Amino acid sequence: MLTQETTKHPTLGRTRDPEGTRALLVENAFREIHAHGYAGSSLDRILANSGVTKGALYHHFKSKADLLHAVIDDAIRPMVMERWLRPLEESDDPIRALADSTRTFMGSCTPEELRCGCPLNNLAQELSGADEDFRKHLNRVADDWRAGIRAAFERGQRTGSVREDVDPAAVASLVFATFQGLSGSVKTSVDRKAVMAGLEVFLDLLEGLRP
Amino acid sequence: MLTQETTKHPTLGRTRDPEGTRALLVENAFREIHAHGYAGSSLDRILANSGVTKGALYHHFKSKADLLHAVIDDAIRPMVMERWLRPLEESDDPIRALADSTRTFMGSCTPEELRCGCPLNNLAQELSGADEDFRKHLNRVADDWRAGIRAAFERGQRTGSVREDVDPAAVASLVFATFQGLSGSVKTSVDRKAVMAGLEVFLDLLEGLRP
DNA sequence: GCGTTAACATACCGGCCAGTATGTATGAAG
DNA sequence: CTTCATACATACTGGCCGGTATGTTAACGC
Repeated sequence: MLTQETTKHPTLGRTRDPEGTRALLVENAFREIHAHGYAGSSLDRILANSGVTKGALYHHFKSKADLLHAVIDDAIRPMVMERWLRPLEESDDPIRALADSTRTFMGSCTPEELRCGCPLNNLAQELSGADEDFRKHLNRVADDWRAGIRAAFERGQRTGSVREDVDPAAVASLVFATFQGLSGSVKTSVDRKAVMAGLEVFLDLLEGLRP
Repeated sequence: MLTQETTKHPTLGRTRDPEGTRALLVENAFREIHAHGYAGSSLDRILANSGVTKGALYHHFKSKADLLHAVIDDAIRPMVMERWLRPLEESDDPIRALADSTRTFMGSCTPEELRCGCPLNNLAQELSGADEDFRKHLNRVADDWRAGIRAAFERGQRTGSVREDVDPAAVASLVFATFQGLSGSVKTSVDRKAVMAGLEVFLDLLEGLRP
């Protein structure tokens, strides 16, 4: 079973803090959903871990689906932007930036995180086939992710670190998909070494996109 | 909502056909789980679509989990072997074989299938973090898949279609992950063209592995 | 102080779910 | 013709689930 980490409300029940309560619920919902998936997640567990009750939840969110939408906007999207897009924006060499950020990420994050996989990918895979609203919302985040990679490669072309004849959009699509796939392999396979070797091959192949 | 295809028992209630009943349940369970995920699947719906009752189900399977294990063995594994490994085994040029089978696959399968994604990947992503037995079972299939790709590249090295200095295991890990990721993108993105472009870039990059 | 509203807490509901207990019919063995 | 295990069907259960109806309390305007 999973280690049930909990983020209790710092000022439990004393003062009123609607924004804090809402953020607390989103954070615990993110963890619950990340660990169990959307269908497998339980509002009761989220509430128990948060130390608030259903009244609070349904005061801030109108449904479980609404809560998930908030998780996507307030937890998943910022995480994607911070962890994956900012390093790309700060560099003029997208190939190198991708290599750096993936290697540091693979090395830095906990086995627990690795086992749970990419939150965006998990939800996209679980819900895209079943619910069109979720699919659209999650795909918006994925699109922004891809757009960030694409922009980085376009800048790379301008600064001379990427060949002129490559299609940045297509490369972005591939890079995104490959990273999702590799993160999924890590989750499934336990054999991190083999996946890392696959990643290195990919990074090597990307080197072929230089002038 | 999904189109609820049903496979009724041909000899409904007349003659006894334990193997047929079992196969029927596995087939409908596969469809249900493929469409809704494991947590989101319902035994009652599977039974309704199969035209049998709970007595039959729990005669052949001891639990929902047991049914999923049967689905993995009797539906998912054969599909992987038939669709993805056999074309590789029949060719001496793995790069060309991969290009051919992916292109024909992307072109041949229905929008419905595309939207539901890869059954193996779906389950692996959903369950690997939650249930160790499922993770192991699904990873066994994935390992065989990877092993098939690896064997094809080793044969390619022997027959001269692949460079000697590439690591077949690492390439297999990458190819598998990338295909899973691309199939996941198709599922999420609706924009098939963009994903296909990403696939073409990948196949182009693989050409770089030739002597 | 006094109403009013936002921010919760408590208690409860119907529904679906996996699972079970029990009944029944089939078909082969003897 | 009887025996008996297999192969189901029927009916039911307890539990968890998302959701709701209602109560309560804190802060704030006046």
